[in-house]
Amino acid sequence: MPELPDVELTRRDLKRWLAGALVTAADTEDARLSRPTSPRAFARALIGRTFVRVERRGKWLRLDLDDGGKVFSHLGMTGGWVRVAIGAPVARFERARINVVLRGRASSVRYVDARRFGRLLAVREDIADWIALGPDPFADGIEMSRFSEALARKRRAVKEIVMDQRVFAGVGNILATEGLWIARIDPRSRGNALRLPADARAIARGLLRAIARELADRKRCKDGRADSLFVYGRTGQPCPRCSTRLSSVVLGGRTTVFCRACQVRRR
DNA sequence: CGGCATGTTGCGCA
DNA sequence: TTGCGCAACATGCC
Repeated sequence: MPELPDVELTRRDLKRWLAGALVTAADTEDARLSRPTSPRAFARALIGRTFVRVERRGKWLRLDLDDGGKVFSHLGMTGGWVRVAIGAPVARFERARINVVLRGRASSVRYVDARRFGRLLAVREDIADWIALGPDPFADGIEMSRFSEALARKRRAVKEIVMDQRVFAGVGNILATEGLWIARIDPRSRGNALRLPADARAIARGLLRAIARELADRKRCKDGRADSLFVYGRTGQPCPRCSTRLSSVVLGGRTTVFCRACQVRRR
């Protein structure tokens, strides 16, 4: 499910389903999901309240309640929200449910998450994870001087820098891999070895294009990844640009696909 | 059966 | 104090 584009589409769904809706029932029995708060706190905070808006920063969602309460949702690796009829059977991997009434119509909004790496918290204040997030490239755009400085300052691989949620909120393994391929920059290049600001600009453009492309693609085919990715998951296949066999390395513990021939490595 | 997975966190060590 | 590498989390799927 979850990188910036998926989470943005989820935000739009939740906004349609929940903004202005009154909560009639709320449940989760999954303590893992709601840590460090409790499942009981979740129900108590929601029932009788009305959602006023649905925000997103990076991969985090925040649902604001009319009494100032906030519900934070992170989809982890396999999380997602679905809407079903009230009384519909428990969805596969269902971990939480919120029943609502919106403009006289009742529905049930459910959180599903096979691996349970996601989070679902009902709190009164913004959580530290949310506050620590850097700019969201889709919502806020990319401030070039800031990005360029962040790159120049670090000697880690550019792929790891770009995936740091304090640098860009919402960029994950797929977007970083695709964005760097579009930018023609080798993901192993160290930040402080890049040619700035030219490389920073190329990477920023690459990331924005990767986000726009994923967004359009995911909108088209709701489930299952359409085959729109240039290189992610295609190790050994020909590079779509120059036909060289795509390579892969592990950076920051994550598989990274790239083209040795047309992505330039700065040293 | 083995290996891999879109994310985050915490630990040990340099 | 900072940074890095890696295992762990829990489960599905190929």
